[in-house]
Amino acid sequence: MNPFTTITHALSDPNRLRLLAACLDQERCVCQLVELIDLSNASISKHLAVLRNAGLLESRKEGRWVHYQTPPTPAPLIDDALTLVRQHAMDDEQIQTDIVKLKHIDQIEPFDLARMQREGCCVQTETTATTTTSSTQGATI
Amino acid sequence: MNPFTTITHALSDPNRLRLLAACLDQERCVCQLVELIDLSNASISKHLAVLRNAGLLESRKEGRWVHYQTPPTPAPLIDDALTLVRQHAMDDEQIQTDIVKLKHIDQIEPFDLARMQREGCCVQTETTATTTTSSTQGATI
DNA sequence: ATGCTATTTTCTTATTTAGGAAAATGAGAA
DNA sequence: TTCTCATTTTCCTAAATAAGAAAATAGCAT
Repeated sequence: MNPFTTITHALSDPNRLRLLAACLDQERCVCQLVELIDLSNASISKHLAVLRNAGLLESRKEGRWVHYQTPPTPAPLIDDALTLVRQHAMDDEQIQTDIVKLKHIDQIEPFDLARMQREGCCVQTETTATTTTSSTQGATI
Repeated sequence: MNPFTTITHALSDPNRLRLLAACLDQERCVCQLVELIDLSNASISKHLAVLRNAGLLESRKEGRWVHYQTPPTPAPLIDDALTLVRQHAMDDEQIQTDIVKLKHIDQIEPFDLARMQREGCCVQTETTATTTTSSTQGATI
């Protein structure tokens, strides 16, 4: 496949588009994306790999965590594809819901988020989540 | 699927991209596209249907022939997707080869082209193809 | 080193998709 | 009407893909 169809193919899956939208100009840890989308971490990881191989995302390792983000200085084709996403994919209902949910997820440190996922505990949306780096209360999104 | 992923999915197949590129701002009869791409007419037809359902192509029936073309006044999303194609898909090697081949196919009337395809005859590229509406000489592309 | 854990890879299954052959459709020609 | 034929649809098969479970990897902590 040529670069163009590699990119359009990467953009052609709704869940991949949600992942890309979540990482537009903003670093996201895998555990945040697992929290956002109801798929196994294996599936999330594979979707992220497709986006990375297409050049739409870059990854950065920080300790045990891996962060994904759109490239800061993308090649022309990538840049224009991302512009298309910004201008025409963001008004999707599911993605708008994701944006709201991400604001809540942002309140939680990756450390706490990972522990919650491990312990099968949900995340509280509300004021109680005061983002102390190791807050022990559960939370719900 | 939402409009965005419907469009990117339509663009994610190399053969579909070739068909779309061939119909960019120019009407093409199905028999011309069958001549261009080495697929069965059934497959060509199905790919064209995907592109049409995505809004990337419109079709017009003229007698027994059906002509496909990009919409003259596309919606914003379609317009921007087509711009992406024009700017980043046309330099593909296969599509460049197609453009050259299309210049030869353009020399032949759909009537003659269909007869050649029916009779399993090839099309001559050269000066002999003087485009008399019912020239009887074969031609090779 | 040993254990723990976030992420990726492998393996397998279910679904989707591309493709051709052949039947069906629709429109001009006789 | 009846025939012809360009295109589409249906039916079927083979390949590609998405998904989860479980094993493998990689990196911090002890």
